[in-house]
Amino acid sequence: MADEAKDNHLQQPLEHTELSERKQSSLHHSLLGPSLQKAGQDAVDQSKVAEIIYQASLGSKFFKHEEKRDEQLTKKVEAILARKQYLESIDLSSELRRIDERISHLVRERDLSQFIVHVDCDAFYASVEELDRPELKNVPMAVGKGVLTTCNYKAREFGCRSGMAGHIAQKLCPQLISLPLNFGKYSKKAEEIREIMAKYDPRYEAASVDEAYLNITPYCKAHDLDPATVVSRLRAEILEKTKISVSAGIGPNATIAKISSNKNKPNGQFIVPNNHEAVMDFMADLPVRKVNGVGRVFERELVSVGINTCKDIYPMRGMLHDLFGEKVTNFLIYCYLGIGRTEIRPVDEYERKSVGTERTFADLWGSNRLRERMKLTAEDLEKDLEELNLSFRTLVLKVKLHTYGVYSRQRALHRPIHIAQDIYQYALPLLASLETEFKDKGGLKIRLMGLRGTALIERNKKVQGFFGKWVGEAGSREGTKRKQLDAEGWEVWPQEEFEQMDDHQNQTSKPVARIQEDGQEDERAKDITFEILSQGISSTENLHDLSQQKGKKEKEPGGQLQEHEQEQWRCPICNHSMAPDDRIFNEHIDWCLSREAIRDVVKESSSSNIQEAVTSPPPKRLKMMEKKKPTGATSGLFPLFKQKQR
DNA sequence: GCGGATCAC
DNA sequence: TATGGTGATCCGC
Repeated sequence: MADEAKDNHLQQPLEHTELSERKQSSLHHSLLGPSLQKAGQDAVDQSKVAEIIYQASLGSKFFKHEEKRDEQLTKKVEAILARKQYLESIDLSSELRRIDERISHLVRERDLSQFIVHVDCDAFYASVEELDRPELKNVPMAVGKGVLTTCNYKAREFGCRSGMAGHIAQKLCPQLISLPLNFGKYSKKAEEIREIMAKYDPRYEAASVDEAYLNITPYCKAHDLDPATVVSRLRAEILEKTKISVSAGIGPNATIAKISSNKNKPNGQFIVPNNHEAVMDFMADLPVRKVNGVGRVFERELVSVGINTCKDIYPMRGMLHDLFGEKVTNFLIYCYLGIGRTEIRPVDEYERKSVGTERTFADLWGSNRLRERMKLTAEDLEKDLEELNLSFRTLVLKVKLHTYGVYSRQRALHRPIHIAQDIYQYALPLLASLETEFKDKGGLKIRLMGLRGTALIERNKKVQGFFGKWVGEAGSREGTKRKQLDAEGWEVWPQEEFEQMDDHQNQTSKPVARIQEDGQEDERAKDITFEILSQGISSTENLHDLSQQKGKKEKEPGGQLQEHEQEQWRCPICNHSMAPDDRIFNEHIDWCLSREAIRDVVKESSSSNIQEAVTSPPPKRLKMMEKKKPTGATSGLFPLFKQKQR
């Protein structure tokens, strides 16, 4: 949650001591997690908390992974420092002129005419729970099992924070009461709050369940009130009507409003006046970590080159471009000047870019179980796509190994999909490729699997035919029912290839899709298809085993495959057998997927609009707002905390 | 376009 | 016993 978002620096400054001590110190810092130092933490001895977390984490796989990441980051930081040392020895005056010109331009052009407000509910989930059970107000309480989603201020006194592992929190605070999440309850409460905010700015921007941006400039003018008074009334009205206390920040742009809303939390507000000097003063002593977009990693890089607060950016301006690149330099200059976006707009004017689902579970391995899990994941994704009425054209499979390393494999499809069976089917080769890669690294043993669709397409979108006639619904559920098979469409495939494929299907008695005589494939047939694909597990199992043998073979000179000609790989899509060769196999998969793709397009279209169906332009999109923040400025882009209760 | 990494919440 | 889920963006290739 936003009100507890950022790290604290350890209270002890980093001494220049042994390397190992430095390393340990940065790891302590890293293990503190992504949220600290917000309200409620003042009385906490952070170094003591860090030590407890460190001790409790020691030896765990999670810890080992953090250690590895920390070492990587240390190397990166060393490279940056070396580069900095070099840059200090050369003439930067030309870059300085360039950037100073840019700075004065930005100052000239800056917009200080708007009053932007960031409203942030205090410990929102915990507060909502306390409304139902007031007795919890006086005891340390957290929401969320496994990992704390948020906790009340009593719990924060013990060092508990959002994002913290549940068992660590229990160690810090044995009497901690933790409640399960109840998203329905929080959304309902959030809606009450939004109704009130809408009165102050009907175009408010919900940044998450518990956060929103408002532009109260028109309201102030209309009622002849100053912004601080307006926000006081807004907060009072929210508290009175919803019994939820909120904090707010007011400033000339979203970035400053956001940072300000944390200044007097909980139940307070802070205003930065709309003039250049006030903004510069406000930013000057602000730790860079407080700025949206600067996370743990970037903070460490910045601190390593001597940038702790935003004013430290200025003396470094001449080498920022060389050290961090164009985007980051622009971002840092914005930080230094306190520039941010002033345009606030409703969330539904933003375009969704992806939809996905993922789940953590007990360590899982074995082709069979992995595929079972993937089928469930595909079904989850189908449900989400159904609610959103979307299809997608790029599929991403993500896994987290039991050792916490994350890997993903994606593929652009030749047609939009949204049905679980299709998702599963197209995900199979992605999974197979990961299994192959990890075969000689101890196998694919994972603790998380996820599927995500990108390149989204709205379903139920009419596709226009040659003569402006509406001819059907592209990608809709109805459309995928494959009502009609157009004979013309099949011509794109050389006849012999189909005969060949049919041969294999006959051999194995496992046709991937049973097309009936009249060209129809009903729902029952699709279910059969899905079952067959699940059975495909066994065929991919073969692939699994064979790839291991192939791995050995590749080391042999002249790696011909004749000795093991009896061993074949099977396509997880059509069950076609082929020589155990990477290139052949991959080419076949490509072919197989595109064959599916075009066949489906053909079937979904009437004969008159095959061309359009294949080359149909993407549906109209809402224009994306020009982003003022160059890095990671996703705040507000995708607000409605769409976590699902399962 | 793909894969890894970072970030917000 | 044992550290989340959803979504976005950027970089390097």
